[in-house]
Amino acid sequence: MANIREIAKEAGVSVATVSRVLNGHPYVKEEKRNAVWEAVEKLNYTKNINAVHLAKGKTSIIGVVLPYLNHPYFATVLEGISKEALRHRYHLLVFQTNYDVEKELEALEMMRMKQVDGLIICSHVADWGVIGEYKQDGPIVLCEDVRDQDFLSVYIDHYEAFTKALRYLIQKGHRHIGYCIGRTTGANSKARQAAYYDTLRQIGVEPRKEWIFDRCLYMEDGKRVIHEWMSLPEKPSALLVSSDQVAAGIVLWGKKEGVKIPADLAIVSFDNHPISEPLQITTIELPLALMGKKAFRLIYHYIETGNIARKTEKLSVRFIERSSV
Amino acid sequence: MANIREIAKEAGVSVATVSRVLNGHPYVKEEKRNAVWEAVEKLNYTKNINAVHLAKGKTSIIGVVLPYLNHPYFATVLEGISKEALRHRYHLLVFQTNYDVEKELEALEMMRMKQVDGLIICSHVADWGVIGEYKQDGPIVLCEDVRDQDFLSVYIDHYEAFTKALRYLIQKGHRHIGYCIGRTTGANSKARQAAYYDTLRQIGVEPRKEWIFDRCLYMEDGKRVIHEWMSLPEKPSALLVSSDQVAAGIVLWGKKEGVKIPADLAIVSFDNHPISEPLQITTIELPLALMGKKAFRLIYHYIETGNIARKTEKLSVRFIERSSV
DNA sequence: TATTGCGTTGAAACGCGTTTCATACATTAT
DNA sequence: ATAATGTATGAAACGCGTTTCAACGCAATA
Repeated sequence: MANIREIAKEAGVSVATVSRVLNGHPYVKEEKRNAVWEAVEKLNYTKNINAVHLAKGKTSIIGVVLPYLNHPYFATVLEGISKEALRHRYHLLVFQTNYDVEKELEALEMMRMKQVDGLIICSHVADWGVIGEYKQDGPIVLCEDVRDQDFLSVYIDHYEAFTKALRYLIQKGHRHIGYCIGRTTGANSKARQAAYYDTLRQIGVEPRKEWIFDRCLYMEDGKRVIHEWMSLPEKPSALLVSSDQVAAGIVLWGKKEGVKIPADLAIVSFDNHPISEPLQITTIELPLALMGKKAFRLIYHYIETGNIARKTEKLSVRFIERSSV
Repeated sequence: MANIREIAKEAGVSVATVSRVLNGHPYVKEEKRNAVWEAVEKLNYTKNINAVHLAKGKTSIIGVVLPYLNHPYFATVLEGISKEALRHRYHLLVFQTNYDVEKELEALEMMRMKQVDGLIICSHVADWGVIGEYKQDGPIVLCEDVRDQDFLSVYIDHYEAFTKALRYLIQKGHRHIGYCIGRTTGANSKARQAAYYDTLRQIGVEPRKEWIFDRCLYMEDGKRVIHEWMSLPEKPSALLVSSDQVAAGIVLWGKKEGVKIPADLAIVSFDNHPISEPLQITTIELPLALMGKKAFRLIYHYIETGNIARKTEKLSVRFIERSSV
């Protein structure tokens, strides 16, 4: 495969001139410009982008760290990042971690090795301290509420959203409220947990551990939840559900078991995924694609200008009242 | 940032020795090995992976070309690819195309520029001829039935699957059968179309254009379809639906409109996505994650060994009978 | 003793595009 | 006419890890 020096020889110019032509720089005579393009054509030349990356010290690739790819939450965030990256001619390297710290560290190492110019972390398990050590190697944007930490972030205030949903349920007369969560660790989950404990305590209700359903990610988990719920000696009358997928599972499988929504069990969930509409699930819309888009913009702005326009951005949610409460 | 020459100086050895140590090659005295690691530690050295890519002429990155990231079909294929890539310490660069030829070409160009070692194309719009020109630049694996073309591929025989589903409907007494499709172009879609026309002709039924619903990808499209279906003067009694998402939309929105499944409208769809189970949708399970996994293996085997073990692989589907027919 | 061979090492070439710096000529301003 | 700008172009350095090749030492075989 031809390289830039062969092109220079063929076109009778220097490699510097070839580089100028290839990159559209000014100060090249029309004839030389043509000669270069002809040589490129004739020798069927293409740049070796790895040489470009090495020479420039950057790759125009952003790494995206997320646990799962086939989960609507992360797929939507990723889509948001991707669309914006496309607009700016950036590429995306995906690091699917399955919440394995090793994989997260690998992504961070990749930034250190200059494989990627920056990292968007959608969700993680590694300690802040560990992640923080890599800030010197490139920009890191978190899609989580990290206000107390020194990181760039775009986030949804899950404490607020969860509190809002809880108050709504309380106002509707519910006192026995449980919730479903994807995992117990993680900033978002902890914020939700805190909102749950704080709000229930405020109304003088003691939170119950058996009303908290962990590892709720997919629709199938909703099936598990409703069955567990049915077997409870004392049942909560309302459930706050981590995602519409899980809520749909609860509603659909509940229906098969004769559970009446909202009479037997009221549901408020999150996302406003298309499935929530026909099922009439009251949900809190999360701007996931927007979060991805903004995360990219944050990192892009930093890379291109070298300074930080805004450090964190809080996105607002939208309450969509339907008839599952 | 320190480079390998500085490490060599610090450790009092040559760069070749440093490289040997870093890559775990044999024939280095224990003491030199230690000296190198100490220097690495002391200078906080990390490889510049772009230099590695340039020197080696490969990146251990596979490009994945797909139209959408937040669609269960592609997200699942991608997850399958990703899991297998992870096992082999390969990385994935995603090219979301939105079915834009330009973006597909960009992915192909990226392989030519050695950004990626190979390409897995999950779905595409570019001509075979155009894609074929890039075969010299690296392995390309298609996740479509391309038996008549000279490409590596892992595919689901949609003609067979569609025919199977049609025969099932016919055997159940249906004569007026329509279908939903993601798009009209593309190998998979054409195979389905051919199966539709062939099978209906075999039983002497004239296919009707107004019973073919195009652009069916997401759940919302199911809403559109059921409304269009209701407004038809002559309605098909059965619908073959491109995906469980769309089928779920049809079933759920149909229910709101009082459409009885299967009395008014029978449904057979594809994927066996978790949602099809509680909705009791008869579906044909597509091994999407497996397809991704096998696609990666094909490309991986070619890259590592330089020869082709098998050119194409057909994956079998599983018919799951429920009560939507 | 001579020869073969394996372990160990380093110099140098290689992969390849970008960018800086110096140089040379053509203009425009003074 | 002279200084000051601007246009045009190439040599060489730079980014940095990998790999080949020659060479040296020492042990084992002939």
